[in-house]
Amino acid sequence: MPSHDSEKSTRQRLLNAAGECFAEHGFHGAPVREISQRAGANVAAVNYHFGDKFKLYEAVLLEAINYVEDRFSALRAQSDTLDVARRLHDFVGALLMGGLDPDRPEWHCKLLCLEMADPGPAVETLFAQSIGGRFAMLRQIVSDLLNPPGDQMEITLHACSVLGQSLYYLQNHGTVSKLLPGFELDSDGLEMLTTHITEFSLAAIEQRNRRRSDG
Amino acid sequence: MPSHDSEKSTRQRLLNAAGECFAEHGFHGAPVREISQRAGANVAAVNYHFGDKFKLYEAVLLEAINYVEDRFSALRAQSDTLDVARRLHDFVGALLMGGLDPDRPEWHCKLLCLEMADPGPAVETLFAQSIGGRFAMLRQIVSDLLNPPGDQMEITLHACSVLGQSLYYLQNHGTVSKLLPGFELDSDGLEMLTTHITEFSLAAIEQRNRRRSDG
DNA sequence: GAAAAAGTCAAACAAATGTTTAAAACTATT
DNA sequence: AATAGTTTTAAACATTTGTTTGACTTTTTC
Repeated sequence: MPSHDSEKSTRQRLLNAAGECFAEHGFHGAPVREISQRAGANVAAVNYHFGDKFKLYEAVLLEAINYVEDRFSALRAQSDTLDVARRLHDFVGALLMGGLDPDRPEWHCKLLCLEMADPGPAVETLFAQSIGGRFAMLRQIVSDLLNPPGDQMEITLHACSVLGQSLYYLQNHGTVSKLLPGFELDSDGLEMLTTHITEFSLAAIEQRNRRRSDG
Repeated sequence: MPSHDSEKSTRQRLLNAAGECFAEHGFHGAPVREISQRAGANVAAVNYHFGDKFKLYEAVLLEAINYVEDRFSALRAQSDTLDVARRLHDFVGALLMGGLDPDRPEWHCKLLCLEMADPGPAVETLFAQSIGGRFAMLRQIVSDLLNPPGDQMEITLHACSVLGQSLYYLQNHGTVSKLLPGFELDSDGLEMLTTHITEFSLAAIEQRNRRRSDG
């Protein structure tokens, strides 16, 4: 059943439908005909509104990226008023929530994960900037947590450890749900995940700090 | 330039070429014609040797999976003689090495990662079994490490934390190398990664054990 | 309300796709 | 050397692909 959303503009309906299709079957596996049909539009609509299929893909990707960026810029604003541990917690929470926000179209996360696993030509300008900014933010938090200060490499490794734990649930969402039946990702389970990752990482860093200071 | 490998059988050359193509452009993005051409074979060769394109894809996936499985079964054998910390180290090492072994065709890892991010119909029987076995192995290690024993959920969460840190470098290999220029993954850098992830995780668990015992 | 611009539509286009066919070339067995 | 089985090949097959066209309708602008 096509999800007409008859109220929104054709352009917007195309973006939504394309997002779903691309997320499900990838760029090559999603025919323009199926996209336009699911959007309740004519086949020619894609070329009329976006030029060609690839430009549509770029537009879809851009929409998903911008959606995430808002959440993190809000986080960046209040970063000065909170203690470091809390900032880490919020960062991980934003990361997980950003992929599993129920208000958010499901295809956003899956599409970004696909593009992450196989960075296509669309990534270079858009993606790198967005990811790079967030990674710098995480590095700052980790750097503040390392009490006998760590060098660049140590900061990077610890940041990757936090990032890896968080991204795991997003990137392997499909595999995880098959591996751990009954592992629901509602807002409660999501909070539990966030606190686990935060506590796990804080514990690792505290232990490291102790060893570095009192041998 | 096609990589003829004129010595090997046509069937084997097709498997290799298909692996490369599927890893680069995905299942839908890799035309049968390009595969057979890169293998130095006729277009009909695919259908003759494998039935159809999808069966070829399954065969390619199976080859990549079996390659990994050998490494872990060797690991399973010596698991009783070593202390727990060492078992964790070896497990993480096998996981990372499994994706970055220079002797291994490059497409193995990328293809498995793609299938991980977007589990297609080919996964059900093959993939689940392989992944499931390894995850159980990791759960056993974690369970042995948690001193005041943890419940099922706690074991799972800790196992996911170890797995997430490791998988991160495999699944985001493309993004990481763009994000961290000069972050080489030769056998030295690989050993460094392994020890970092192991120490990070052990530290987190030790800290947790301490808090649980002398709260 | 007429002219112009923007949007939509069914139909058709050329190119690419996976697959099949039937003849040719090769390999092994007798 | 003749036969039977296997493999390779070029050509053709029917669909599906992304894109374009030109007529039609709707919306905007003056």
